[in-house]
Amino acid sequence: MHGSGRVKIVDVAAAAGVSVTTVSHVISGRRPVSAATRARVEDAVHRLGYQADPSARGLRTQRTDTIGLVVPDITNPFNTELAAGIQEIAYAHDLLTVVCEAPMSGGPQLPAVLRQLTARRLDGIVLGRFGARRADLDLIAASGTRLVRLGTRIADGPGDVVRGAETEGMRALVEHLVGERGYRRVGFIGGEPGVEPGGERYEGYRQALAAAGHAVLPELTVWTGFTREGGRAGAARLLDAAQPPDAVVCANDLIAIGVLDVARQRGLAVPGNLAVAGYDDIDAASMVSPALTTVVNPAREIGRSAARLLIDRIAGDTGPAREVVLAHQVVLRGSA
Amino acid sequence: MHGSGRVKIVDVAAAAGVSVTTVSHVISGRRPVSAATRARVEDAVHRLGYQADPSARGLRTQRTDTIGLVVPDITNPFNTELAAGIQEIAYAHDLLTVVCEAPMSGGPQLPAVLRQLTARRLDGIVLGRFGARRADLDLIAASGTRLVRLGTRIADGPGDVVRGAETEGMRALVEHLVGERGYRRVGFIGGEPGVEPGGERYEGYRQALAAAGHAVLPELTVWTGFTREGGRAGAARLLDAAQPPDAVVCANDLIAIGVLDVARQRGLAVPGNLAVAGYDDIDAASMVSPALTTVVNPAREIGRSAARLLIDRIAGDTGPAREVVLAHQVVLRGSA
DNA sequence: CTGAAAGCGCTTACAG
DNA sequence: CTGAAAGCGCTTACAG
Repeated sequence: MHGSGRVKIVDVAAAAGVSVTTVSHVISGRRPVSAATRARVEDAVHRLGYQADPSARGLRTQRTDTIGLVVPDITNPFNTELAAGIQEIAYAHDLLTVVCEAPMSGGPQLPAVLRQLTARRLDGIVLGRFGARRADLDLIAASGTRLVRLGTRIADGPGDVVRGAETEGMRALVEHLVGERGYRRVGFIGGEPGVEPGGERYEGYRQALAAAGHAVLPELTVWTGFTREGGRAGAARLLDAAQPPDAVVCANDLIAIGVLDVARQRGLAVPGNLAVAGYDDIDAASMVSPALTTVVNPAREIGRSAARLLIDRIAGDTGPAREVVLAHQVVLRGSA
Repeated sequence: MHGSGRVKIVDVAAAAGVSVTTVSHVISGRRPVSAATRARVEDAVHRLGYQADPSARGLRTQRTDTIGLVVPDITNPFNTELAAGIQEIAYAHDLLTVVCEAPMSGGPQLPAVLRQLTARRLDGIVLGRFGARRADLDLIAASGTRLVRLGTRIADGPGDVVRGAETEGMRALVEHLVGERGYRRVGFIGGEPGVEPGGERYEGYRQALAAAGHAVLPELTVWTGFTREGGRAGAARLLDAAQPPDAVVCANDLIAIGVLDVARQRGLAVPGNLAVAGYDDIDAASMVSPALTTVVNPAREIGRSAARLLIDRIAGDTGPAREVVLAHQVVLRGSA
C-alpha cells in the first residue's frame, strides 16, 4: 500500500511496464494509447493510488489550477453565497478556490492581498471588493492572471465584469411602494457615502421618484453605514424630522433591520405607521418580524457566472471583455 | 518593468551580479550574507518585482504552504466564522487557506473531497465536518497531511482536536432556565437524530434536568433537523401535546427561530407563555424579536486554535495528540 | 502506438 | 562569505 514516500510517476511506469511518457498520456488523454496499454496503466495507477504532484505539474504547465476570490468580509452572507457559486463551478472543473479577505478598513490591505495572490500564480481572480486602484488591477492583468470584477462597469478596468441590475432593482422596488402601495414620503438610508453599491441603489430610488413625479427631498435622504447600527442612526434622524417619512427604503437589509429596531422601540407599527424595505434578501430578512420586503441580490448566480467567465478565459478565450448583467427580483413580504 | 515573461531568480542574480544561490539565501535568510551583497540583491528583487514561483519552490521543499478547511456547508454562519479564524492565523504565517464543502447529503461526497485535498498535497487539513469514516481519516494522516478535527474526541481518530464545551454550555443554559427562571416543563428540539453536535447538546440538557431532580420526559423531546423548518415542525409537535412545555431549548438557533415563528403564529407570548432558547449565537439570534437567549459557539476562536495547532505540527512538532476545549458562554436575551 | 530526454524554476547539500 | 551543480516530479516536443 502506501509505504514510506509518495508514489511517483516512475513507480507507476515500472509497475505497468511502460515509460513515464505513456503514463502521463494515459492520465491526460492527450495522445492515443492502445487499449491494452491503457488498461495496464490504469490498473497500476489505481493499485498504487497514484496522484500526480501538483507542484511538479504546475512547474511544467505554468498553471496552478487554483482561482481566488477577494472580498471585504468573508463572514458577510452575500460573500459566502458568492463563494458557494464560484466553488460549485470550480469544483466541477477541478479547480481549487481560495477566498481572501481584504477589509475595507483594518486588516490586510487590498494591494498586499492582491500581491500575495499574484505571487501564488493563481490562474484567475474574482474581485468582489470595491475600491481597487486602477494600477492594482492593471498589475493583475499584466501578471497573466485572468480577472473578473464584480459590481462595476467594464470601462473601469481590465478583465470581464459580472453585476446585478441594482439600479433597476431598486427602481422597481420604489415604484411599487409609490405606485401600488401609495406611499407619499419615501425616505432613503444609504451606507457609507461614496461606497458602492450604495450609489447604484440610490440612483434607482432617484429614478423611481422622478418617474412618479415626486420630488427627491434632501431631508429624506441620509447616509450612514451598511450596518444595523447605521440603520438605527438613520431611522432616528429621519423620524425626528419635522415631517417624517411614511416609508423608508434602505441600501441593504442590515440597515432595514436597524430601522425595524427603532420602529419597535418607538411603538410604530410596520408597515402601518412606517413601511420599511431593504436590499439583498439575506437570510435574516425572512427571520425578522415583520419579514422584510426587499430585492434579491443573486449572489450565488453572480458567483457561477464569474467562475464560468474565468474558466473560459483560462481555457484560452481571447475575445473582447464581457459584461454579464443579472436581472433583479423584488420580494414582497410584510414590512412594506 | 514587467516585460514579457516573468522575472526569475536568474534574472535577479544577473541584475545583482551574484549567484542564484545567494539570491535564494538572501530571500530565505537561511545563510549569512554580507550586508553589501544583501543590499544589492534586495534592491534587484524590489526593482524587478521578483516573486518566487510557488510550484518550483514547492517541488523542492515538498510544501504547498496551503491548508484546507472542510465543512458541510460554506454558507452556514458558524462555518464562515470558523474560516475567518483560520484565515486570520494562516495569513499571518503566509499560508493560503482553501475552504471546501462536503455536504451531509447531495453534492460532492466527503471521501472525494478529501482525496482531492490530499492530491493537492496540502500541508494540513482542518476537518469541520462530522461523519468521516475512520479509514478516510487514517488515509489523510498516512499521506503526511497534518490533521485537526473539530468537535469530536481525541480517541476517535488521528490528529489533534479542538472543540467547544458543548455539553457544559447546554447544561449551564438549562440550569439557568430551571434554577433562576423556574421553568418546570422544559422541552428539547434536536436536529437530525444521531447527527452531532446534537448529541453533546442533548446530553447537557439531560444532565441539567437530572441535577435539578426533574424527570426527562420523552414526550418533551423531539428530533427534527437543524433548520428553521425543523424548529417549526418540532414546536408544533410539542405544543400539541396534552401537557405542552413552558420552555423549549433547541439544538441550534435556527431551530429556535422556527419555534418563534410558531409561537407568533399561535399568539403565544415569548417568554410569557413559552420561553425559547437556542445554541450558537448566530447573527440572526440578536435580530429576531424577542432576541434569542442562547449559548455562544466560539467559532472564530475554534478556527484560530485549529490553525495554530496545524502550524505547530507543520513546523515539526511531533508531540502527542492534543485536545483543546474552549469554554462556553451563555447569553441571556429576551426570549427566555 | 511508444520512448528517451530536455527542461520548467527553484533550494540545498557540497565545496572552497 | 559565496558559487557550481544536482535534483525535486512532472509534461511535451522530438524521434522513430
